[in-house]
Amino acid sequence: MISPMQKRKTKIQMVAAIKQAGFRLTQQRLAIIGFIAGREDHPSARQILKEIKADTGISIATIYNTLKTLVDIELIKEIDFEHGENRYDTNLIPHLNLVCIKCDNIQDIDFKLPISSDEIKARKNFTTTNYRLEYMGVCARCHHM
Amino acid sequence: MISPMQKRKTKIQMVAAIKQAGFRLTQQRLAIIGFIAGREDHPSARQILKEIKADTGISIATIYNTLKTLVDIELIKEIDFEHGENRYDTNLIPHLNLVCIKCDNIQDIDFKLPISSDEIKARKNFTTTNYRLEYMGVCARCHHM
DNA sequence: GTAACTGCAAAGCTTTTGCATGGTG
DNA sequence: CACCATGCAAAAGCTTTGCAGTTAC
Repeated sequence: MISPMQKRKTKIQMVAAIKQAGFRLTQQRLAIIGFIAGREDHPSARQILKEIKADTGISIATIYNTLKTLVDIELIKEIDFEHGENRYDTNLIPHLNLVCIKCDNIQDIDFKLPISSDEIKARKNFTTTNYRLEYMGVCARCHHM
Repeated sequence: MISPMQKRKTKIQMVAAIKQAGFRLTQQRLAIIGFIAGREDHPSARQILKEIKADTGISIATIYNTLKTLVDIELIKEIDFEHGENRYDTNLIPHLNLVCIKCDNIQDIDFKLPISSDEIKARKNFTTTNYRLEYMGVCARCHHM
């Protein structure tokens, strides 16, 4: 779970995973998958709502429900955003999120995990199931403003 | 800011820093400092309220205000807790938080930063001002339950 | 004395929930 | 056609805010 092999799931893979997990393939779930699959930005539930509401008349509750389902079956990751809405990340490989405190943009940097979960297990008897690694600061674009 | 030299500020140092920053030394602020200085756990605003309310009659708004002030003058760090109350950390040296998903306990592990802020500046022109590094999982105590 | 701080309660914001309705397999 | 999922609105939970009263300097 902490080291999936593939960086991002495709829309087709997400559809298959939902069916395989025993969930129904509703129009709303399809719309959300269609919007989010392959994205490199990190949209919030409300952003997704705004973008796909015209097509589907979808509600915010359904967006949250579906995103939670996608997180549960490990197709996306949730980023608990400080003082704001959560964001959703399609990059499943452990990476560092660079969070701009001015424009709220999030970009990724690939890197080696600082400590392996095995080492933490050995040192603290702590079983790692998830991670969250962020540097906050000012992004390149916002330096000029 | 990302590499302070001293791990934890003492109560005396906190008092001095508050005065030096031009803030008043109210009884409420003293009580919060007295409670939090030197702690190695990671209390929430409500926990602090519960512990010191009897002595001071302090309100939750003042706790939040004061904690924000202490974060601003870099005497403590705020941990934006997923699906719950924020937690406050007196350890100012960059470290990894191990967050137990069963008992909500947070412990620290010291380690080397995965990427230096200089390297991020060079690679992405991103100016780092803060960081947040967490592994989530099950702690030693909760394995037996 | 006066500007900063506190306490209270209400508001704000994101996310969750309950329940009647609707659609998928 | 049974059951899961949706939509709506209200609730829940944490944090902030406005304002009148208080206190540190």
